[in-house]
Amino acid sequence: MEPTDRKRPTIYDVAREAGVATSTVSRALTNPGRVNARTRDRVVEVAQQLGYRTNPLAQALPSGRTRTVALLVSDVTNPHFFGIIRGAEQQTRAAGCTLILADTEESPDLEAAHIERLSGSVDGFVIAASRMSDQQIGELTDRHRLTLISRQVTGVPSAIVDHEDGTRQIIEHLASLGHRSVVYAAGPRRSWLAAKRWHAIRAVTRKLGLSATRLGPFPPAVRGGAAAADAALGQGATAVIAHNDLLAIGMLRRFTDREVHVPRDISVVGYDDIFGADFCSPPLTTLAGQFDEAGRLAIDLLLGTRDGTRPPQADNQVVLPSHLVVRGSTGRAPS
Amino acid sequence: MEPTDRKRPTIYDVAREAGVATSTVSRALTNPGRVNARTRDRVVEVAQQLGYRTNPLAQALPSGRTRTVALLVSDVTNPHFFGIIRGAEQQTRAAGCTLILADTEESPDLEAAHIERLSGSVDGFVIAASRMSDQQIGELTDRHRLTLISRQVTGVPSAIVDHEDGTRQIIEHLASLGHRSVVYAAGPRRSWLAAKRWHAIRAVTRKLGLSATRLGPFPPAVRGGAAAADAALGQGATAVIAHNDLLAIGMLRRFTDREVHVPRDISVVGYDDIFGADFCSPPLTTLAGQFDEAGRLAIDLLLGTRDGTRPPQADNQVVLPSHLVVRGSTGRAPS
DNA sequence: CAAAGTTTGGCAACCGCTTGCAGTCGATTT
DNA sequence: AAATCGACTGCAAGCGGTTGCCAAACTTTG
Repeated sequence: MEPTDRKRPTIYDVAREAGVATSTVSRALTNPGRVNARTRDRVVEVAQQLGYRTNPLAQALPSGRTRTVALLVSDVTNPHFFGIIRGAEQQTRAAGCTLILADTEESPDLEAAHIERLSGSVDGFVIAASRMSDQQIGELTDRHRLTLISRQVTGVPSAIVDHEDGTRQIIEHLASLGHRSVVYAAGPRRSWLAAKRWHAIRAVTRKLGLSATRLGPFPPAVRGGAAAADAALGQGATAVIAHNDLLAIGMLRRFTDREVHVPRDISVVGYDDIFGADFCSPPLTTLAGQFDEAGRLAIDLLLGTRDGTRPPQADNQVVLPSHLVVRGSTGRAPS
Repeated sequence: MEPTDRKRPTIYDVAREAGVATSTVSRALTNPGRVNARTRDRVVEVAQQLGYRTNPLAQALPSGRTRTVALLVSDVTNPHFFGIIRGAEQQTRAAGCTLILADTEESPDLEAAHIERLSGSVDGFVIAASRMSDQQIGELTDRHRLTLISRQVTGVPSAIVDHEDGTRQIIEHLASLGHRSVVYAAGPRRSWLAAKRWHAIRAVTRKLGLSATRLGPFPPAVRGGAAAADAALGQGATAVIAHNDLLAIGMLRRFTDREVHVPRDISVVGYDDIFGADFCSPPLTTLAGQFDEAGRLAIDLLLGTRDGTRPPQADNQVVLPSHLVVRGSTGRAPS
């Protein structure tokens, strides 16, 4: 006894029962203005009573609209993406659509493969922290609806959390604590964010007369922290900005193991304010942003369902504000 | 200039180009044995060179197989589900299928609604930590393919992490540290796991001659920790077992705020060994299980793609082993 | 009251792929 | 050499909706 769906009623059943043509049923259900109110009511009632549910596949085939969108993230287990996933999920649901989740494992090829595979079964893609090149993304945009999170490419809609102003906040915070130089523990070579963050760090430090050094790249995960921490100590750093909170937390652990005291001996700052940043030891000073909002926005941009309350940005590239959350991992520079 | 997919080649294009009927193309591509090797090679070659990609929707419509499965989790932002999501994602991909992710927000109604909505666009459902009643689940099984994670219902395939043996490990650990009584900070009333865990705690404590008290229910999230911690202190507990790590971490924070020292004054144990359990303060003693494996297994069970290496369990209810990870949050009972 | 203009609703052709059925043709059996 | 048999492959009918086009019915207008 295979547990298969029983025969579900189709528009044919509804049409027969209501004494109209299938086209009328179809219109009554999807294009209410096109059919007489009385007929429509009857159709709707019959449909209701038969327990009719429109078959999304059959609907998608001729219309081409699948009411489904795909979200590609570079690592589903990275807490950074939780907010994004949740926001995207909520907004997708709110739009009456369905979310497909795919893990790209930090690989541009896998990103492309997923898009290729899903093309045709989704109306569009949201890519978070894409590892593809600007050119690749540009080419994809010609053939698919596409929006980006934490990445900007000319001509492609996107939602990012402000990294320039955020980095300024970080550096000023460190400068005010007396730090004269900072070390950046960089993320993956492919990472657009890593490049941007380093760029911003350089710009701000220069303006404030601090010096900046880049180390890495390191894998943006807790396991990358040990090497990053050791490298930072090797530099004699007093303050280190990690590419993200995972890396920062990994560094904190390494410092603890090596009996380097944070923040007395060295200050640590992360990006993203992920789950755990507030209860690691010491709690992490980090740049927070509304990533769930970024997820929601990316879906809105993709589906064209943005509410009018938000002023339209040029080129549909939305920049969300960020703010520094100061916790225990930063302190006065050692003298 | 709408960025829409260009006209993709169809089997008609391939058929014309290869000089065969569409049915032959279809068979050559999906049912290789049914067609002559030479013809097949030519079809495949033409398809390849035209860049033909089968349209999954059109394929699913007549066949009924969507090659898509849905994963329902009660809270996408709960790190506990990361492993499950990742495992399910991997295995789905390995089977050449696509994963749809839905958040049920701890609501049985939303679970049912999602299933209703997705029915027809997926081949089956995996429900993690379902909040539905046994009866509801039983009824759904009649109409849909369905497997469960962290939940057992007679006649429904499932993958769970051993809670009975795991709970025994927890209690024995506490007993060996001199604790004579334990408090269980319970999860949601609807949670099957919460009931099972309490049941196991009772059974084991009784056998070892300890006493056990249940408090709660508490929301299984960090924010539930404060109330749980206060309640535990009110009981004069020396050891508390939290429903899950989130709750445990929330309790740890509350104890810190109230200057109750863990583990000197009170020991805390969690379940799941989530991200963060190893770097909270103090690091959390918790019951670990292979949840990614549970995710993979649930997909295998659903799709019938289980490799033969694992001996078949009765009723397809797989129980994965669990093991206690002892960290800093448990210690000798105060005298 | 006829002519012209609106609605309504039915017909039928797809959307791209699967599959039961039947016809073709060379090979094997008797 | 005729009959039988398989292996292939093509035909065509769906799968469950959508939608352009057209005719019928109903309104409005002169």
